Amino acid sequence: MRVSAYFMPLLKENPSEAQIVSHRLMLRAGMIRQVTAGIYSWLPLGLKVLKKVEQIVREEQDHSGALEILMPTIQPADLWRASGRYDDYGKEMLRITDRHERDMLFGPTAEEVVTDIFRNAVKSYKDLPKNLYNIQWKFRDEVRPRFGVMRGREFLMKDAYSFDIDAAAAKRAYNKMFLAYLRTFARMGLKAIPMRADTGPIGGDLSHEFIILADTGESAVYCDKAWLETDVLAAEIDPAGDLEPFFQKWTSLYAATDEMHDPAKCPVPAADLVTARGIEVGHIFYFGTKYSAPMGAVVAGPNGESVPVEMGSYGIGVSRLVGAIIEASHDDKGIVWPEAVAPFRVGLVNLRGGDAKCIAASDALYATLRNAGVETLYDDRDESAGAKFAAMDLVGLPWQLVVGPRGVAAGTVELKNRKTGDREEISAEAALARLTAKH
RNA sequence: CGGGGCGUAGCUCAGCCUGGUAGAGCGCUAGCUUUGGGAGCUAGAAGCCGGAGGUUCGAAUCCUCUCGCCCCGACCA
Repeated sequence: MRVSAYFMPLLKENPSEAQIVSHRLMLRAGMIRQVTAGIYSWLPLGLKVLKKVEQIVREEQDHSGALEILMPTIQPADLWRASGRYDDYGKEMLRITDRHERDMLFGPTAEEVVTDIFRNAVKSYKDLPKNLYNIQWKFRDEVRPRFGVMRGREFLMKDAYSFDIDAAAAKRAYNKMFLAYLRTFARMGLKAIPMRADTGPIGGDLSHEFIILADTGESAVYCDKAWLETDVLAAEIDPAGDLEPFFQKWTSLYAATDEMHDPAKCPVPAADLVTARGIEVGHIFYFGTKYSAPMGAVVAGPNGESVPVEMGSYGIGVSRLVGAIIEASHDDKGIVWPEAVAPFRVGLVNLRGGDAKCIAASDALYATLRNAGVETLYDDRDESAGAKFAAMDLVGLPWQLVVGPRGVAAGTVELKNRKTGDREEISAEAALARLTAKH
């Protein structure tokens, strides 16, 4: 993509309303614009990242055996009356009345809708287990939205719902999601640590929060420092196999949120305990028959008896992750995108937008990169060199390929790694070989 | 939901206390000169001073009401 043809309104100064770094950088890099409190439009650059995050989430859900569906944003109040949550949910639920005076709502979550789908379609234990997920916009009318997309009122969430015949099967479903979550966040370059959590208003008896470490995180967390050296992607895991040993392994290391942590009872010696800030990016629950019983989601068991299904729900804040990734990966110049979610892999910079030789060399590199399928943002504007460097650092693409008069004369380009800052003056061929290599 | 702050040009802000023709920097447009880390000069365009009432000869400025946004706390993917 040529910058001259793109829509990427950069801001030189920090907008006054943005206080935390991810919010500032998302606004400055032209990823989002606020429409009203807690509600954002996603501009091309931001949308590209959002879709990459979404796709990784989708791939890992599919890999675990979950099935994608799409449920509506607007739901009828009657379903929530049936589960008993319509009155309980309070003002966080945005309530709407349609033209027929029917009570509707903008869904903050979808347990009721998915349970309704399930109960109407599944009648036998032979059709279990099932796990249905969707990636859809949710709305929670937070009293105080803040931190940009990290805590918006409208947000994109992946929510999955498992249905099983008994508690043992439900635990297997829980384990699948548990491991899928570890893989999902690791693929995005994040260190996400599962922490035993309160089940809160959703209820039930087993729950984990997935928290990534970032200096600007909203809550204090404590964990065994061994967590920082673990590589969850290294383990080859068959999601259809027995996952309990993996679950045991990954939950044996100490990790706790502020409210669950008791220094007096902490089993980890102080020297091995990491105290950090964290951002919650996922939350999984096993809650048994909390919804299936009141909503009549029952199946025939092996002996013909009616059994309410055992359920769990599993959420990932997809739009929040975009902000969280920036919180975890930035420097004083701007964003430092992990390769897997970077909006473009390479930023091609022509330092002399008005110079024929530089234009020819840059155009040729751009064409080669495009033909090789390398996502490239090509800054072809006639701006000063400093302005282009600053813009490219702000946007934070993993690689910068710089074409200037010096290099054109010498037959070289400069390849810069955004994360390390390392620069090399190498031939265009060598640079292309590097950028088109498998990664 | 308690406490606080702020609404003036696209962005960051001054002006308000003490009422008297609406300002700066950046950005934008045009031209010239520049060109390896947010260039310089010249000329321009750009505002219902968040909105509504009021006080006054006169309101960005004083008063009342209202809307919006942000921050701290309690709550949350």
